Amino acid sequence: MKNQELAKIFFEMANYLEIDGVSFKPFAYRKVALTLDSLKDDVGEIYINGGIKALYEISGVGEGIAKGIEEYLKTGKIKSLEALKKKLPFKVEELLKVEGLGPKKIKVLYQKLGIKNLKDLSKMAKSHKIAPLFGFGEKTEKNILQGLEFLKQSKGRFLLGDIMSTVKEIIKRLENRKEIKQVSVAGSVRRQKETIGDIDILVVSDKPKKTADFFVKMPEVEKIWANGGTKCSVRFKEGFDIDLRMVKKESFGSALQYFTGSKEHNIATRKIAIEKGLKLSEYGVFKGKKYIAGKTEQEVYKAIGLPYIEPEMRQDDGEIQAAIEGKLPILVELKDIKGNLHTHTLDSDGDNSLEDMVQKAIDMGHEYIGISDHSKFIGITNGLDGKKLLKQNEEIQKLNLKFKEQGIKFRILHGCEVDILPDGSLAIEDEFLEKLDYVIISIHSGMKMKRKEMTERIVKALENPNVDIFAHPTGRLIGQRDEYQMDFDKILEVAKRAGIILEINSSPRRLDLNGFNIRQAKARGIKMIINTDSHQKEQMDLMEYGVGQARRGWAEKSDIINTLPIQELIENFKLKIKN
DNA sequence: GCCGTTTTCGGCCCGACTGTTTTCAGTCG
Repeated sequence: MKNQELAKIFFEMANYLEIDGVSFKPFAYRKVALTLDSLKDDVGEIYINGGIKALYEISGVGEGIAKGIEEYLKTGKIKSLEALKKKLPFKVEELLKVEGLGPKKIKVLYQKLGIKNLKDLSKMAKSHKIAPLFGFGEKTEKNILQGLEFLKQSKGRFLLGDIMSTVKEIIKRLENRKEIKQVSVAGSVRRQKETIGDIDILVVSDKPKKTADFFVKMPEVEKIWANGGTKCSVRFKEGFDIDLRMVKKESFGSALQYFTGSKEHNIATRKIAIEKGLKLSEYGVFKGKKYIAGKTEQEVYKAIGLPYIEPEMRQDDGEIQAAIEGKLPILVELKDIKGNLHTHTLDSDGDNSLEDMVQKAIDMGHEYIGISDHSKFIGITNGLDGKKLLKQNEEIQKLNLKFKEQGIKFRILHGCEVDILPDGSLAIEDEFLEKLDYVIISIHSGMKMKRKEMTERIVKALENPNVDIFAHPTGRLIGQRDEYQMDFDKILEVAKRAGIILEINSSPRRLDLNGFNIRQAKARGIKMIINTDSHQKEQMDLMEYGVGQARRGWAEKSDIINTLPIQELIENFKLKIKN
């Protein structure tokens, strides 16, 4: 798949052109890079099958870019980009990541001080060579040093799951203040993006000055970036930035729409407004100078002729078109979830007992839980073998019987997370698997296999008739490990044919399948399940992140099998309850 | 460089804050 490679190249191209002072072309290159990044079909194959003409069919591709794609596919590089790199021989991607540095400053730093990379930048800032430059100054130099330190410590982005408790806490504090009338989180947190650059919060306040004072003086604040009449920005000791925007009541909806983004979605909605002779900004929808809407997001979308679009879908990758055609999906919600089929107990590597896990599920209001401890296999200490599985089954049935006698409507299902061995066979014999309510398979070893072998390995496992669910199917760990090399289309095809349910793993560092994969699976009519893969009872609360990811993948209630009550779960799917 | 039920040429989203200036460019979202 050359799509991502090409996307990266066009992003790079856009950045170099911008620094070179070229206007508008960067916009075109960025647009096509975004399109390619989420394009389902392989550009390489499109070109092989239809030649250069077929490339024109891709949105944002015209003569110049089509030739660029062709050149890259044939030679592995693009001459015009190489020329730009020669002319501007510095690492634009890494320098742009420094807070406060943009194209113009980077160019000056190169021309005056020969700065080519982060190392040069750090050296020059530390020896105070930057402050005397025209247009720079003491504060700019200090900010560059802090920006460098931030990059070093955090690599710039945080997992959604790592910052969410802070977000909830701050929102609660703001809600409790008398002068504050409305509060909402915005930005990538609201869109449930898996990694977060910074946190955006929006408020309507009767006393903005008082609110700003409170905000910048919170005990966790390490540095104040900005403190203006409508915007405050601070760095928290935990390492991330939080922006607070204070807006007027009549602009809350338009501001929320605007600050929720994504940037691409905003550009698209503003264009739609222009087409209708309107202007959309964070202050509202305007006809000439006359304010038409802005109090709520619903009102804003309505004013520009669109139905409400859920934040998780706002990526400008088809949601606008779907909205225009009245084909927006009704996204699955956390409250639709009735159970969780991927959990671990003390019987393998979990931290809590079977009873504790069950109690937590009951407390959450779930109707059922599936216990799925690891199979015995190298790399996983304390896994179950066939015999131990049978023993665990007895305990589960005892508990189920107890619930029945006490009239408690709750059901424990018995499964197992069985390892897919390198040859595609499973770590537990079929005679034991047959006795389980359901079987989850997953990979925990041999993750660096070649694409062809890995695909064959997974296909073989999926074709085992005892298998129901394929867990964390791509194997990625966000910011740590890439997906397995495999033919994902082929996996989807086999999963569809074999009636396999694909997992959306809620663990914030996995979120696997991701939104893009989920859309692919949904398009093929494959059913999915949102599981937490809990190793502690508290981790069952991670379900909200899995649901968030499912929503990013346009999943509806009907796509997700653990929205079904227990009887329908049994009746409608391959999952057959054997006990 | 791309694109068009206002255009094959002339547009390409819009506004706030900071730090540098001395009226504004650069950056950010």
